[in-house]
Amino acid sequence: MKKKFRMTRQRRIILEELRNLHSHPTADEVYDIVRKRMPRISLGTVYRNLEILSQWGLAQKLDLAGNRRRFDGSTDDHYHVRCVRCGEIEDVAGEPLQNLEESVRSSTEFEIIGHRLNFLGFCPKCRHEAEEPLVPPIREEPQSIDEK
Amino acid sequence: MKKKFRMTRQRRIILEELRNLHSHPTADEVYDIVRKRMPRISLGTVYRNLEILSQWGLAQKLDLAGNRRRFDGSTDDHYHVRCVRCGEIEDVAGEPLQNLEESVRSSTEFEIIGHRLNFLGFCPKCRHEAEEPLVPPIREEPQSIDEK
DNA sequence: ATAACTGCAAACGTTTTGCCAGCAT
DNA sequence: ATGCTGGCAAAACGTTTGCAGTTAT
Repeated sequence: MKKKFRMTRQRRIILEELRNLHSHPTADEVYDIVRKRMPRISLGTVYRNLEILSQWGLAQKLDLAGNRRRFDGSTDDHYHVRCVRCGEIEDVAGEPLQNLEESVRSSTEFEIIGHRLNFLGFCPKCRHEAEEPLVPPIREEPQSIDEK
Repeated sequence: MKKKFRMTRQRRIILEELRNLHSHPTADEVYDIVRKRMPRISLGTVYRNLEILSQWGLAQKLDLAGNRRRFDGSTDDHYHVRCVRCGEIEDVAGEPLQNLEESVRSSTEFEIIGHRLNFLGFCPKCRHEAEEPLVPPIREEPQSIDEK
């Protein structure tokens, strides 16, 4: 039995604001923005709707290592860079890779439907203050490594 | 002023177990396993050390949309598939893409140091029971969409 | 009438933290 | 003696959920 979803006022406004924003907001950043237009909306509603909009394909839940979920209102294929030091996200220009899926289909049981590509790096703010690369201490018992 | 990190017993055992495991465990899966060898280790220690090992480049914090952090003990370049329905992760075979970074360097202020590629799809268990693709309802006010 | 939805607050599970004792330097 | 670390427990945080009232079909 199917659920009939509706495009409610809250849902539409969340989507509009998400699209106007050219960033990659967390649920509560969206909440803060939407609240300017709908002061009584609740954070729970924002979570529920971001989830549903993502299922509809109208928004994307991003694949990121941090522990706050981030969303993206643009649905066309594009990739991201993430700063490994401060976590900042930005879009990267460039054509999506074609036929990547093909090359994996033969080697997995999964039914492949797409891909996500993130570049890693240092953002302009962090590139200067970045700690020097750390050399792995392999195996031996007590040993030490520098860090800031 | 720099911090001197040491390779402690806990840290080494966490790393060993992470490497033996050919999966993508959460912190508390690692905790359960390590506890068999060190019953008094604490979950906090596991979190702290997985974080540090990732900074060292001895482990990876994965880029995933779910809300539990997952780690990977293998440091050689490889990609993952994630089931969009149940969240299961698996490695995919195949050569890492070369020169991807080059193509982005010209168009971003970030200093690019690498990339992460995840394929999306349905795992064998989910591929049959997957709901049909949802058609986006664009813009118009009240409208409805089917879902399970 | 029924089913989907919202606001609210409480509940939940994950991750982080403060503290103190122990150990390596 | 100093400073990194681990265990423990509490706290913090992000996200989800139950409920009662509302709205669309």
